Amino acid sequence: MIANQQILQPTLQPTWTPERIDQLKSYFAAGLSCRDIAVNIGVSRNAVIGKLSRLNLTRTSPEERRARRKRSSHPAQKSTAKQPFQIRHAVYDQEPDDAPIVSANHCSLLELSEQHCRWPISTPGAEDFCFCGNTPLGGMPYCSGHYRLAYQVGSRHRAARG
DNA sequence: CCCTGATTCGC
DNA sequence: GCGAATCAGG
Repeated sequence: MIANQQILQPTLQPTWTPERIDQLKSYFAAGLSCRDIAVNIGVSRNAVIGKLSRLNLTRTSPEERRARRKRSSHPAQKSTAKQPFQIRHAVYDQEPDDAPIVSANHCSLLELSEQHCRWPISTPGAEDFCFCGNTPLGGMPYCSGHYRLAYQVGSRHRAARG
């Protein structure tokens, strides 16, 4: 009689709690990428995208995507020949990644402007979460530190928040 | 080459 | 409903 289906944690919330959805919308409104939102909230990228799709918060219309898409019926799913997908090569020279980005001037979403870095600061409360607020680069919504994080140029690491 | 977005399917 | 897997494009 092993019928344990979801008897994992006693206090396991259904993932997308109102708090999380609030963050999701906030980050999405801030113009962050799905990967950024996912890493900030603490979920997978697909989870964010899936939730956005369910909430119909996708930037592109489903019809447009579908028009571009030509998925007929069965696109050779995970049945027989399964592709090795993208294998990430191991990094032998792991950088210390010492890039302490100091955000001394935090600002809220409403306070965001051209003079404030739009990097979200994830907080455990999520109610008073704010943004970096540093001086961004010329024409860039982020400061020099978060510029690298916002764009994947130079560094492949995207885990440092703050 | 890698990454991002969106859809589809299984649980 | 949620998330992994998958596909397609940049």
